[in-house]
Amino acid sequence: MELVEESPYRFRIDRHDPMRVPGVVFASRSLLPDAGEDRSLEQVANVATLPGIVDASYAMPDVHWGYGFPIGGVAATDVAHGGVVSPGGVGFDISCGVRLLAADTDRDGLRPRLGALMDGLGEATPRGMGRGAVWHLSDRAELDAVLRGGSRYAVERGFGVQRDLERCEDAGAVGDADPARVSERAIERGAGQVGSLGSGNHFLEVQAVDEVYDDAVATAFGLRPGQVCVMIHCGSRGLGHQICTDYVRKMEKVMARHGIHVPDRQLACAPVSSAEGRAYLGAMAAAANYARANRQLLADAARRVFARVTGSRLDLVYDISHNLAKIETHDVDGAPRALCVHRKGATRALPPGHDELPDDLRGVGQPVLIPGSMGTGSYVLTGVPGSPAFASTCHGAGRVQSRRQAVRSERGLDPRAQLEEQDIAVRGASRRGLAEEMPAAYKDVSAVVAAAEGAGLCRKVARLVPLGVVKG
DNA sequence: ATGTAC
Repeated sequence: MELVEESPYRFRIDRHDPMRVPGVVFASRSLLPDAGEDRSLEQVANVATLPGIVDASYAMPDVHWGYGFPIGGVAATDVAHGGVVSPGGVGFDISCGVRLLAADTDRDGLRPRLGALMDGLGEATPRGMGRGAVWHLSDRAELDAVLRGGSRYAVERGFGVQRDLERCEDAGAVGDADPARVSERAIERGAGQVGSLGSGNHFLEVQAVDEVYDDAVATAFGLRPGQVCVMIHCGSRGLGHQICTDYVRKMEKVMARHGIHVPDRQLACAPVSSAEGRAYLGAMAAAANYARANRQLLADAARRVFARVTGSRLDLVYDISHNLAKIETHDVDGAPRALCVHRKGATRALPPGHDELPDDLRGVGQPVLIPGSMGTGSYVLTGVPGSPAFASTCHGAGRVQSRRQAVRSERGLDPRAQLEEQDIAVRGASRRGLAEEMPAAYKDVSAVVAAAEGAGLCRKVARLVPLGVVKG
């Protein structure tokens, strides 16, 4: 794959048939994927062949290999000109995302109670493959309410406060959710998992604000140096996974009928305006709301533990997804167009002044929440005016080792002991699960964030360091 | 990521 260096943080893959647009990779040279081990840049070029794609097929600095589309990929298609939607452009964990809450206590004050707090959070956070949840919904009507209402429904039921919704993307629920487009099997898988963390790279962490890069913006976000925070990273569990599986199969079958040919079967897609495209978007929106309700319930459980153990309150900073497709209006060649923006392992980053921001954030921009690899630190960023890639930035550190490789390189070592040596308390977490998520398996999140900032995709606001982690 | 394969 030939890359042309356009600027220190921007590389181009020139358009060649059957690409419709070029590929653009935002990264430093050292962050570029190793072509021998990771074929994600070929995936960037493959995505550029999709019908209706505009501008370019973009990759963020944390890009790595994924199903069809790369993880860390952004692609927008023109709805009115045959633009497609692809489940692989969203990913299996639909609306996987991050929620950050800020405590009214500082790390030094928390220290004597950290062990008890972590014990409480470990007990209160359902986690792991399959297994329990805060809610078990046997009633289809109630699950439909979750699929339509997201965080809003959880708050209506008393699991949160009204202010939470002002600090959620889309005020807590995306419109156009269509539970009737969700299969019975997906419903069955989701019914017992509302309010559960899952496994893999999902986590709940107690963190502290270690460094602030922009005082005014951090203050507007409700963050100050030394402050204790809770970060929750999770998604739509088996429900989103099943929806992705269902619609990849459906679209594989009808693609040819729509006259669509793609270089990789995993790019299965359908026009946004087709019956299949609309059905997927309706089901995807339902999964997006499920994921938001999931994070709302876990946040409520964490609040109760915080109040009991520390007497401290937790205020929502923001809740943002990094696996989603959205119909958004963007200028293309100087004219506004309705685009289907796929962000897979990429985070929306609205600039100051954007009308979708709540009043108290409109002057500073959207909080962008970047979970680092386990035990290394996370970032809070904000959007910048005039950024490329449809107001998107990175989503995390980005894997460099497969799960299998990561387990192999941890053989003979004790991942839990390594974390505890760094004064990071661990609750839950299987040995294998920890080994898969050790920092050696990931890029350096600080380098990823520096490249994203250097590329003009976002701006750094604060860095958070972990004090304790709950994992599946 | 995921009842780590229907």
